[in-house]
Amino acid sequence: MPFTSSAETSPQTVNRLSLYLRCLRQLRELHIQKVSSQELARRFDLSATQIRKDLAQFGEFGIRGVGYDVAQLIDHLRSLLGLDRRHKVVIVGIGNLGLALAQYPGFNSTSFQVVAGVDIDHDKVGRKAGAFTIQHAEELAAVVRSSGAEIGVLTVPEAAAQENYDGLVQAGVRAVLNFTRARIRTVPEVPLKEVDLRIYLEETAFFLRR
Amino acid sequence: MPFTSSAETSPQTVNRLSLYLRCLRQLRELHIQKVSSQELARRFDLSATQIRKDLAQFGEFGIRGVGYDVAQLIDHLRSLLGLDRRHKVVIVGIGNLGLALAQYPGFNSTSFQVVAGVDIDHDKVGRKAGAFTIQHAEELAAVVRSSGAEIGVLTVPEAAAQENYDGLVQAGVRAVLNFTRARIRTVPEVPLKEVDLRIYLEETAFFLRR
DNA sequence: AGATGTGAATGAGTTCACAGCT
DNA sequence: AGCTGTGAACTCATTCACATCT
Repeated sequence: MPFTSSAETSPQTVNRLSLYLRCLRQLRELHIQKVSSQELARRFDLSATQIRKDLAQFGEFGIRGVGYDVAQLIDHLRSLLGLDRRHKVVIVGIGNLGLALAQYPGFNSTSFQVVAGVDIDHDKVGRKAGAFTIQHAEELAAVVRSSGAEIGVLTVPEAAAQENYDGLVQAGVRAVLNFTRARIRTVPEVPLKEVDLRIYLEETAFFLRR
Repeated sequence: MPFTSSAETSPQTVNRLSLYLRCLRQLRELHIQKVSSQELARRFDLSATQIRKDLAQFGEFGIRGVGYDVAQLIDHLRSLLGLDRRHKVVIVGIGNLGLALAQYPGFNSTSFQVVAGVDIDHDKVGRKAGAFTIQHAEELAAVVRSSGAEIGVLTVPEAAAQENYDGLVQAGVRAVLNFTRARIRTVPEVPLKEVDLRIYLEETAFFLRR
């Protein structure tokens, strides 16, 4: 089955592909060129079968009797995950969190770059944050157009989240990451990914009940 | 089956309980006192059956023919999730992200409070961040002991993550949130919850392949 | 009547076990 | 011999359908 070109890939699988990529990068740094699914599983505490299943649904990347070529598999995964080109990111709301994300290494890598940021606070407009100059939220549509941002990041107060998602949709971004606790009504063309940091504490707290 | 007191509750279920809590809080703000599983499902795009299944495994919280009492169910969920007391949090590494989290509303609520933060940079020691004064990383054990922190948050550079997890274990915290991309070897008594912000962008990018 | 709580049925996701290739 | 790729078996999670209670 050569390239099931994405009939349906579960979010969990995408998660794991991203994880495999991380592991493979570590191996490459150790100058390891070939790796079997078992070796990968042993080193990073994963399931060998699942690795093979996950990969096999997109093509035959391995060599029987040998394993996988690390560099080659990294390329395949980068391509599968859409990481073989750089995605431009715009941050809406430059508070503490927005500022942190603007400078976060993971948001400024080969595959991602924060190219713009807006805020409603006139005092912030014109200041540098990360690699860009903060612009006013009213300019959002123009900012997205001129910067070519594809992904919007919401780090505004909860009450302003819906209107800013709508604004990002209007402005033409293709996906949104939501760091607020607001539950947002979305349109299917612009998927929303929730990142509620508080939930991580709540899940942790569950294991702390005495 | 009254109170299966946690034989095994899947992380996914815990996730949803946390989500239900969030929805119920919204209803309470609208002064809604009773709600049925269907109503809840309709409003927040959830599954009514699943809500009932999830709740039923911990007791009989509803009234047949009527529904659930919003305020009462909030209390039950808070108790189930261990949110009925305040958990103290210590942040290790006060960079941009550590600083943002120290002041993040979700980390300073009824159930959580950032009570301390440490960094290895002597210039930062003594400065205020959120509600606490930054202390030196060498003092971690003493800081944890005197502040009574139960949850550690790792916002250090990737290379320092393992040693700081170990330090937090030594210092006596009961769980750790890891915001770095390092893969950390853990001990079972101190569970580690991964929060890799880059993964959210990668998952988003998957839906942007043309 | 109307909603919960739950066994039974279905579906999704994971693991097993091995055929097939190098 | 050794490892991938994959149908079959299995496990876990969700949904259905209804008995049960207010």
